[in-house]
Amino acid sequence: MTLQESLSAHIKSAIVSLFNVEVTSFEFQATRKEFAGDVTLVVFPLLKLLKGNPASIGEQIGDYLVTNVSNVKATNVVKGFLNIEISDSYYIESFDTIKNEDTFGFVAPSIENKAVLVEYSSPNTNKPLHLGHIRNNLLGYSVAEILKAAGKKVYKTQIINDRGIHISKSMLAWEKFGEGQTPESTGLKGDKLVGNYYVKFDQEYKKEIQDLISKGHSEEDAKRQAPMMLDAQQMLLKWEAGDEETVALWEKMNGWVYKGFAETYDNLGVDFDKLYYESQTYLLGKEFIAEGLKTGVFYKKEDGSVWCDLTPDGLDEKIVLRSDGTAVYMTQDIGTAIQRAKDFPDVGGMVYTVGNEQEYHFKVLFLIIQKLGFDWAKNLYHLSYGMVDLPSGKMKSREGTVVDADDLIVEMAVTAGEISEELGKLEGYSQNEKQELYKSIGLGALKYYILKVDPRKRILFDPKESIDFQGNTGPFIQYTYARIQSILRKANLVDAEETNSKEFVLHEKEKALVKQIMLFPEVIQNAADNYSPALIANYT
RNA sequence: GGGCUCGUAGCUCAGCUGGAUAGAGCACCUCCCUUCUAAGGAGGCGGUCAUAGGUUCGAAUCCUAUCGGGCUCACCA
Repeated sequence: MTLQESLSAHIKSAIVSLFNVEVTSFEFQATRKEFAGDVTLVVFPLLKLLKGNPASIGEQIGDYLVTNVSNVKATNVVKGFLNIEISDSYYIESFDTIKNEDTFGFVAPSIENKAVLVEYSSPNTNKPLHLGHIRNNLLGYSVAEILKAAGKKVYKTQIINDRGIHISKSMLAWEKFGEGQTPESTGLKGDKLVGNYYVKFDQEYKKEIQDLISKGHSEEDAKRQAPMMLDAQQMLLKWEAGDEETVALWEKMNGWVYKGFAETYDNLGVDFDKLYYESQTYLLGKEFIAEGLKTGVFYKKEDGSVWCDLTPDGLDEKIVLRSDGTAVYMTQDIGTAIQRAKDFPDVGGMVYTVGNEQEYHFKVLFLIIQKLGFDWAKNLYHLSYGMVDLPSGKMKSREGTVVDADDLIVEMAVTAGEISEELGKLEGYSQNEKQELYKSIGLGALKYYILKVDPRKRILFDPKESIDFQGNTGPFIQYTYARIQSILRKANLVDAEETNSKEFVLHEKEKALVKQIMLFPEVIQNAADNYSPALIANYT
């Protein structure tokens, strides 16, 4: 039982015995530091049920608590706030419990909890991961871990967009200009190599457009007729037809990219339980369109295209199958979601970590899946997040203003190293130990910098500031952790060697943090709930 | 134009299921390294919580409108 629960129970009986009224829930908050006390009961909400003046009600409850509850040392009332001072023995006892509990803060997994599938990252395979993917990965991975800590079984997944015109462009450029280059021959990471050819495609394509325009074509026309573009489209058709040579090239280049991605994920510290590939899912979904047509979820227009009418739900009509019978994005996503539910029968909800530009798409997707009648459909959640901006503006891959994920991770570690060297903190450490440390400090700084801002908001990524190690930063938390470890180490030594144990003084912030965690353990649960599909059910 | 979303200190952000004098860090100013790691600590300066109404005993928080930024409304993905 948490302190809050036991206080609630006592306050409840206090009110029964004082006013003969049954109140079931109370509002607590951490006591502001300028007042004496640890937890504060807000009396105002009680006024609806109890008549009287808040201060006197507070005083009466306070007196009751002091005389009847051993953990309550003292109370005081300021206006409608009953400040409660908790006895030191409570802290010492609970600290003792926490110390011996290695799963403190974690909810034990339970079989009744349905599993949650968390999708994140889901990159295209034509270019390397960048800062935007880092935000995506950190959010998705964190939410997965929070859900785990809240006792849920979690499957981490992603769908790799491995087919389509984008990869055809890289393939074409490599074929034309690559001269057989490989990651081995160039020493480049595979995703970087493939990304270079994507850029090469764009350059050559632009040249062709200029050329055509100078020959009198309109810009629009030139874009459509440029040989590079026609060739890329041709290549996509060949791929779809299963042309052996094309498929072999596609497999080879995607293989390079996967190796590169794996390295980046490893450096970032994220992982996946199951991977989905668009090349295997892009044809899924049509059967459910047929199904939905029968049940009246969808309807067919004269030209043969299939639509879902969402106007009763305040949205538009949405196409789910082209007039030529081929799938659109929505079709695939419907199919993939259902496929996943089949692959993981214990899944009761899914979280999609995808940028906020796709909010409308997911709103529609979730609604359609609900209409199709799947029971897990009400627990679908789009973990939407804002863009990452640079001080110079938006990141644009074509303009080369993208912050590369690998480069950034390295740069953070290098800076961590420079600062550490300058401060002379690491004398006596081996070269390897130092590198390890720089990596974890740099990465910690990056992760905290990204995760501390509300996912909905755009992030202004200032490289200089992200590497700042003072104040509200990852390294500060790491530093505090190191200090706590040091205290525990020395406390143990002191215990063993002398009876007169030394007194260690926590700083105000550390005290506040410890109190917060001890008194309000539900913050962890709340964090989980905020991203949990369960909450979204009421939300929509 | 419709929908969604953001606007809090000079800067970057917390706080938003309504509760005490709106909090941190950065920057700026004053102190503190024979006391657990100074990547730190103690304190100071700095706010019309975009604006205007409304609901309430009480509003940064809820509602409405307005202004400003972003996203989105494809037989693209």
